[in-house]
Amino acid sequence: MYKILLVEDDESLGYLLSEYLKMKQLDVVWEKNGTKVMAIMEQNLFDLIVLDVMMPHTDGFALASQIKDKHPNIPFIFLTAKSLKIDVLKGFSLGAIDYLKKPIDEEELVARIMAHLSRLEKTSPVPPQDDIIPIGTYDFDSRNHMLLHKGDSIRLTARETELLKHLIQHKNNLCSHKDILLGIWGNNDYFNRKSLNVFITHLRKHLEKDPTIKIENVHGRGFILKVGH
Amino acid sequence: MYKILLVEDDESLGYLLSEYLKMKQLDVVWEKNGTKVMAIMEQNLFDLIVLDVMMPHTDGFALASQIKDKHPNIPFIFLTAKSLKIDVLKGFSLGAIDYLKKPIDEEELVARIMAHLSRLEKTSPVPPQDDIIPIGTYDFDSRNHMLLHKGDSIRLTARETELLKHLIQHKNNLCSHKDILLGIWGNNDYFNRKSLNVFITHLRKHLEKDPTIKIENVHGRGFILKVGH
DNA sequence: AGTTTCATTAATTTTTCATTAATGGAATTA
DNA sequence: TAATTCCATTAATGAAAAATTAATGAAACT
Repeated sequence: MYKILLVEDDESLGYLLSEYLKMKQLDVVWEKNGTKVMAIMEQNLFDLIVLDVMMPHTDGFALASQIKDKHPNIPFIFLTAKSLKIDVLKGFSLGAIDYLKKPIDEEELVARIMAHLSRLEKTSPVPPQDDIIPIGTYDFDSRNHMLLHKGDSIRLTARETELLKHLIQHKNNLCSHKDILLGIWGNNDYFNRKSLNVFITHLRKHLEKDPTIKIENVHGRGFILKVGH
Repeated sequence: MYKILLVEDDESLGYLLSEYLKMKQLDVVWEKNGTKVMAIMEQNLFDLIVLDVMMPHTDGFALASQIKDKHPNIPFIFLTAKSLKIDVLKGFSLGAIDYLKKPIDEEELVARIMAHLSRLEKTSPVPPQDDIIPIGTYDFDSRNHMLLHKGDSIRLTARETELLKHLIQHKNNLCSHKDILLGIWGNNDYFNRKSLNVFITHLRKHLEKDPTIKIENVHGRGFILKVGH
């Protein structure tokens, strides 16, 4: 299920579009106020952003370049009444993947969004061939949600597996709360952060048989999986 | 260098577009006859196809689905005078990644093509940036909040890390109280200045194993991190 | 329906760390 | 050299963050 951020101040168009997109099984967050976008993006991981260029108090182009700075890999589409050629070109030069002129045809917008999303699946970083990864005296089999240790095997739950995978992928490097939560939970709020702590405890318990493996906390930042070489 | 197939029967538009695309360093093959397309594709590997829907003797939609059958991974863009909504939707349902209505603006088409092509490139995973800075016999790993010294590692707190980073960035140069406090604490008052002193002490303690590293005070001004060559 | 599994939420204890306080030493100036 | 301001250090404080254990409830099985 894809998650879309729709930034549109116009009540009726915004409502129409978000309903259309929801009909297509998309998870839509509709934000009317451009100034809140950066904050929302700290809390959520989106697959695509649809951005109205002309909004009160907000320059859509400026907002787009802010987004691009902080989240360079999230594609965005401009929506605008500005059909001046120079603006279209500006939109693309900012990195837009599409640019639609008002009046917007909802069905066409949805078709375009679906086209872009289906391309994501093809080009997205190849599903990493999950072999069995050795870690200390353990072997981690992420495909089968298992942790093997000297003959006996420990079953991991889905969350435990994802979290351990994330930590292993960044072995010996700090994984920020934010990245972990956005990557695994999809959003970053107070409760999920509590949940993360619980799973860290679980993983520590699972990994305690090899004392050279440690999941260390970096106060206020996140966690590091350290493995003695 | 990307290779583009342009299928367009109209002489003047075809010429214009192919010249524009060549100007962008693209390798363009311009074919006027839709019936020859499949044969050409046997001989060449294209990154993108631009396809006019309305051509004599050829139904662009039918051609597109033939292409898609044989080469499912090559993206294509429709060019057409048919601006009927039903046709636009048909275009996308056939798997088009874009659909432009005539009259075509060459620059916009080029911008859209470039946008699509640049998305192709974005497949590289994570740029593992190493920002470990050597300082004397230490190595400072600011990302992980660590100071490494001959095998063992010292964990730094958030403030310690920021302060050391600031000092290192201005190695051998005076860092004024004011700049440090404004840069790290955000404001420069009596109490934060006291705090700064405490952290300077912490850093001195952490760095004491290399006597060539000194954090010197400049009375009434600030601090200098001095590192023996 | 009954059971199991598991993510989430809650409640509690423990730890971490920036700040503040207190004290004595150093540099500067009169 | 006396007075004053500035710095260095150690320790105390308190708030926020993290760890742990337990409780809850929904979904997937039997």
